[in-house]
Amino acid sequence: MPLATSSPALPDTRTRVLDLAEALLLERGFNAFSYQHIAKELGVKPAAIHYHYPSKDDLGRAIIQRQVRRLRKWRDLPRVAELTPAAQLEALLTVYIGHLALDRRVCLFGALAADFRTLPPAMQAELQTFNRELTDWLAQVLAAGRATAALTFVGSPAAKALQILTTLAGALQVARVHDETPFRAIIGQLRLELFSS
Amino acid sequence: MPLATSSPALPDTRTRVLDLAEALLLERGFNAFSYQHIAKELGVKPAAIHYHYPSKDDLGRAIIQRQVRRLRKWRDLPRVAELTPAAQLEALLTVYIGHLALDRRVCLFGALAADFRTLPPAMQAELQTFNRELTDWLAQVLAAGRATAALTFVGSPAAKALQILTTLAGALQVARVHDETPFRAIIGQLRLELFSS
DNA sequence: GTCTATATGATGATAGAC
DNA sequence: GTCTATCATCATATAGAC
Repeated sequence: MPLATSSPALPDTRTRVLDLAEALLLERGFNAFSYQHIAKELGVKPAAIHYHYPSKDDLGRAIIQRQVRRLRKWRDLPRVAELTPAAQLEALLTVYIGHLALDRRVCLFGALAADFRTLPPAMQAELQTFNRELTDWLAQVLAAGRATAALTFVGSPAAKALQILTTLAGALQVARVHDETPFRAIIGQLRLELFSS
Repeated sequence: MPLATSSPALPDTRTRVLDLAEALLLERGFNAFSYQHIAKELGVKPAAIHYHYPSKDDLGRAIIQRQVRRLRKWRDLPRVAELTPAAQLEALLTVYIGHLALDRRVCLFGALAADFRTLPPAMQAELQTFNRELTDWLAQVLAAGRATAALTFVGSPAAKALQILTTLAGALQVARVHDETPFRAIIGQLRLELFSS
């Protein structure tokens, strides 16, 4: 029984389609990737993709829904949920730094926000949910961090959470337009302000 | 001589095309607006637009180039250049608040950054120029403002300028996805931090 | 259950009419 | 100098083959 053919098994086609679509979405935006891009990569005809995801609306929604599930899972992971607030914030920064390392991928929110009005309504609603949950989580982290004097900021935790997430999404966009330098400067600035002891 | 037909004259067709294209770009993104959208609005056939701007590349470049000219003109206007640094920063915020008021338009950078890799190379270069000039200007304003203790921040003026502009671009995107509330919270947060006396 | 042949429409662009 | 008729290409999507 050859080991190479056993687990971890290749993801099934449905998952491979979703993975490719997500990568293309973050690379080109929702309106600039097509079923043809996915099909070519998989060695099938574009119409084959419609079997797995009947419309582009379905495909886009699936991408965002999976990201919402990932967020909830990540947030509730013992190795994240049991960290101190300061370490949780650092873990969040690490996620964005990971995007940078992955060919300077923008985050899902940053990829969809500008084209928001061209998105199918169902996708719009999913994206709002995703961003709201992420912001609420960070606001709670910030409140807890300030209570123990581990994090420093003025204003409300909710406003600060919005500002930080907006900055992070924007920082990945700037990295795309220029290079990693401005991204690293912005991350450094955030650390300097929030972790100032 | 009827007053209504005299000045201010309607912009010529070339300018009207550019204005419409810019509005569509900020509304839908570069890949989701077409010559047909512009043509329908002007009551001509799509191909007519190609007379004024042979390719979409030309049209996109013209939009960014005009914005670069606007930035330089605005920056050097006596009523802006002669302000105190704190007032110059407030003037910048006013520009972004103006975008919000105009049907929550994102800024040019925010509209193009995510789709950057799908843009014609000439447009990419123009966008880099625009963002660099804006960032350099703000960095200099911040440095001057801190020198007179009118503005407060830690870190380098260059990093702070990047962070602020990134936040502003992102704030308009968040406003698009949700509503004006998060945008106003972020602007309030920026004011609270920078103008803290 | 999975994929292909095909339809229909939108896109950016050219060549040429007025 | 300005715009229209037309084109080749690519888009998403349906119907049906295996």
